[in-house]
Amino acid sequence: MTSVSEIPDIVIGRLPLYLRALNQLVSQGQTITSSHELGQQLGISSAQIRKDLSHFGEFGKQGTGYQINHLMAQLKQILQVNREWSMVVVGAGDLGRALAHYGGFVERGFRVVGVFDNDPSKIGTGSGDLKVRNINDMNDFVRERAIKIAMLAVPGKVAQAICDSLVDGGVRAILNYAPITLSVPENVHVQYIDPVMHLQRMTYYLD
Amino acid sequence: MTSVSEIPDIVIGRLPLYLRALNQLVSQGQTITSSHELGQQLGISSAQIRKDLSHFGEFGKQGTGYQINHLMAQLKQILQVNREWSMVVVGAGDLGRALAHYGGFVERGFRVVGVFDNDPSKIGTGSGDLKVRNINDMNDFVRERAIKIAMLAVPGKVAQAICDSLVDGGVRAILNYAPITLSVPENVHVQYIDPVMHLQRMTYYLD
DNA sequence: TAGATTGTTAATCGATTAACAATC
DNA sequence: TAGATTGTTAATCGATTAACAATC
Repeated sequence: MTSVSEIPDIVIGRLPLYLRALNQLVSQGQTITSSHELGQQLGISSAQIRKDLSHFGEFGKQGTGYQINHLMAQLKQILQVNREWSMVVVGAGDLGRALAHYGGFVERGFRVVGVFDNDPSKIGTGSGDLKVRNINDMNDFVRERAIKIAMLAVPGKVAQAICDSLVDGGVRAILNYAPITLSVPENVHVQYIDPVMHLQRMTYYLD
Repeated sequence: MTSVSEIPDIVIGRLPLYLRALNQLVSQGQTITSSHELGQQLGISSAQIRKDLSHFGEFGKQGTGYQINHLMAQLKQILQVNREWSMVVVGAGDLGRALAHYGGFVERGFRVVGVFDNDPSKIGTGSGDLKVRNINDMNDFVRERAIKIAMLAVPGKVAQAICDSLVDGGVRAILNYAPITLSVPENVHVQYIDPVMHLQRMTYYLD
């Protein structure tokens, strides 16, 4: 009966989309928008946007619309991204290194503070927070620093074992790039990024 | 009234998931499975799997289940991934290079045959198909080779312009890594991969 | 055969949309 | 004020699930 837990996951999933669209409007110099305009930009109905937002409060003004700054601040608070999150990257192959270097994370409040691998030829390469660490130190590292978010860029075969160790160390959110379904406790969240699945979804529609 | 166009997109989106799960079962040495087992592995109801498959035909046997090889072949045919697709990567930064080198694509029927950038210091680096080409040659390249799929790993500011050029050259499916909503004609498909959006969706659930 | 599992129908569930009073 | 847009209700739409006859 707690009101928070009743909000459909599909609604939560759209909030980051709204945030991104608002960002784009701000960068175009706008300060006010409407559910209609936002919907146009995203290919979503204005009614759906108003309905989604109404789960959390009243953020607009009749006749006027939404103050973009205000709405963004509210969405960030709801999603808990009005702060900086520390993350670790596991796997220092091409993908792991690209993730570690990707500037888009820190811009939007996510900082990579550790990179791990089990390959001795990789350990010690890089500099600063991105110097590759021994995977044997990973569990202690996330526990001591209370890190809650990890990105997995390792081969499928070892993904589950690494996942288990991360969860044991206190990690509660995993962004998984391995093409494998992970099994985790109920209070741990996993999101999957598998580019091949996106490609396969599109080839269906090609002649 | 064409039966193909009536299949919900949400169903198409689950087929690659089924394919991936079947792959995993094969690698464990299994040759037969059931909707129940598949559902267990994916966290989906067995009824949904049977319903989804029934849009395309009858692939199982009462009392027995599904011959994995047969079902995989059927799914690949439906998704049109029973062939090799050529793709281009646009953007040769960290992400673009990681995509170009990623072995998971060719393993699953997608081959990167061209990488493009506008930075003179990058053009000419790399070797073979992965030698970075001048972006000015991109439009001709995709047209001449009839390439239908592109992956976009460029800054948001230039993403739309590059997208337009790709579409003009005949590209019909775009996997977009830029955190920007692209506008494309109706017969062009876009899938978005924005890791930050996945992260933001998970932070909502963290304490 | 007895047990198991499919494909499909009908019922349920939940999400989206249309419409509008409230009001800026 | 007149016009515009919100937040919300009720209606519609579509997706998921339960159940079961068919049958391997």
